[in-house]
Amino acid sequence: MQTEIRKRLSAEERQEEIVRVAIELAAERGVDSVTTQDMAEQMHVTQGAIFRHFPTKDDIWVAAMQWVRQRLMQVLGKAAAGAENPLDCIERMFHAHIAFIHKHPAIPRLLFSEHLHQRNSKLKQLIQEIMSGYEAKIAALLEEAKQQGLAHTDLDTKYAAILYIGMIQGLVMQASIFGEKRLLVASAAQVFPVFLYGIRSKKND
Amino acid sequence: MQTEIRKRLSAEERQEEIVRVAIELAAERGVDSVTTQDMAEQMHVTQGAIFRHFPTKDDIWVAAMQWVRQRLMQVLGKAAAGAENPLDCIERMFHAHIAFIHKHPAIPRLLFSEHLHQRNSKLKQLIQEIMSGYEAKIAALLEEAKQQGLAHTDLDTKYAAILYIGMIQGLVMQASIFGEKRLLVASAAQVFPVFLYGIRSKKND
DNA sequence: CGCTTAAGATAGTAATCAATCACTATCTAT
DNA sequence: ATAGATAGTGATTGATTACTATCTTAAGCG
Repeated sequence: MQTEIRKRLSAEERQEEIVRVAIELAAERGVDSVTTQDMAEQMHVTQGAIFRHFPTKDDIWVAAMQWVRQRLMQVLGKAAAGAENPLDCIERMFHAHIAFIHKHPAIPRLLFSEHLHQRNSKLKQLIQEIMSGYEAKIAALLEEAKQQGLAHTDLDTKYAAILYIGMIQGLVMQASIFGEKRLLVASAAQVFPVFLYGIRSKKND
Repeated sequence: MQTEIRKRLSAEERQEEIVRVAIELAAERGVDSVTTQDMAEQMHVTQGAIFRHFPTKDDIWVAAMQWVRQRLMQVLGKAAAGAENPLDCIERMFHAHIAFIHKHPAIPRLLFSEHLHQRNSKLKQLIQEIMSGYEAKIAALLEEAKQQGLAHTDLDTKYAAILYIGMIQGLVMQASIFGEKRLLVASAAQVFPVFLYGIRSKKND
């Protein structure tokens, strides 16, 4: 006689658990190879139960991405809080961002999932929003830095911001491809100064 | 009466066609959603016929990536040939690389395919080789530039090379996510100077 | 021409997976 | 206590898919 301890959760609790489990599994195996069956097994529930809480599987990934966004914004906000100046702010946000991705291996998986790059995907739209906002924020900080004489005057802030985001994405991709052979956090720490050097004002050096 | 014009190709020709068709379809729909059935239809052959020429579907993608590598190396070599100095060489290679990716939309799709990010994938190994070699080449050119006084003396050439590759990957990812809203070639042309500014020697400015 | 061989056709198989749905167990409010 | 609400079950379905065994026929060669 196997006494299955089955708890009956509220819809809200179960939804959160589904998202949490989906992210957990995606971190190990990649988004596209996580099935609803896998999720169900992980939380000791039947596969059909999943669809009481999400109309489609895709909606689970959208919810996962929303969770990531909410947490990322929190982390970036905290990092920005202690900054002394705009360039310091960017540097703190950069390292906080890298540390966050390092802590959540599901993020690269979400970024590289086919869903994201498909047409008309909700995920794609969500990422577009996140990236656009982020880019604008970085560009604004660079503009500030310029006005304070911290960045050189002929800096193209918009494309410097694109380079900033590209740097993060490139580092994440290389870490994903090289695996343990190239540590994300360590590489990031070495690459950032190269980026920063191209931004900084050279007058006072 | 349907007069099907069916030509019987040699194994070599058919293999090449399979790879070509696979790349074509991947460009439109993404690697992971291209089925062997799709390929077969595209070349007016039954699905089973594919497996006379490739033992597994994965091997088709490996062959596709090898084709890409071969072509990319050719393009980069040609770009490097006309360079006046190491920095100019990097710049020419950069634009040639971006143009090449722009010409072959399947490349981003290959980069973002789940296969690539899976454990022990042949594709992954292949990309690792390509990237390692590329990075070494860029680092060597930067080292040369340093010795010629074109790059500043405290440049960390290894991590500048990583930034260079990351810049390309980031630009590709952003172009993929933003679609037509952000043109790859145009963005790349604007971002490169920001990168270059951080590399160049400032003495003679 | 006739023979060989290899490309391709035909017709599968087994597995996977998202989604559905009728039904049941459990919780909650009255 | 009981009725309504709802989380979860269990079984199934239909579509998809990589891959295969066997048969057919076109191409190339002596």
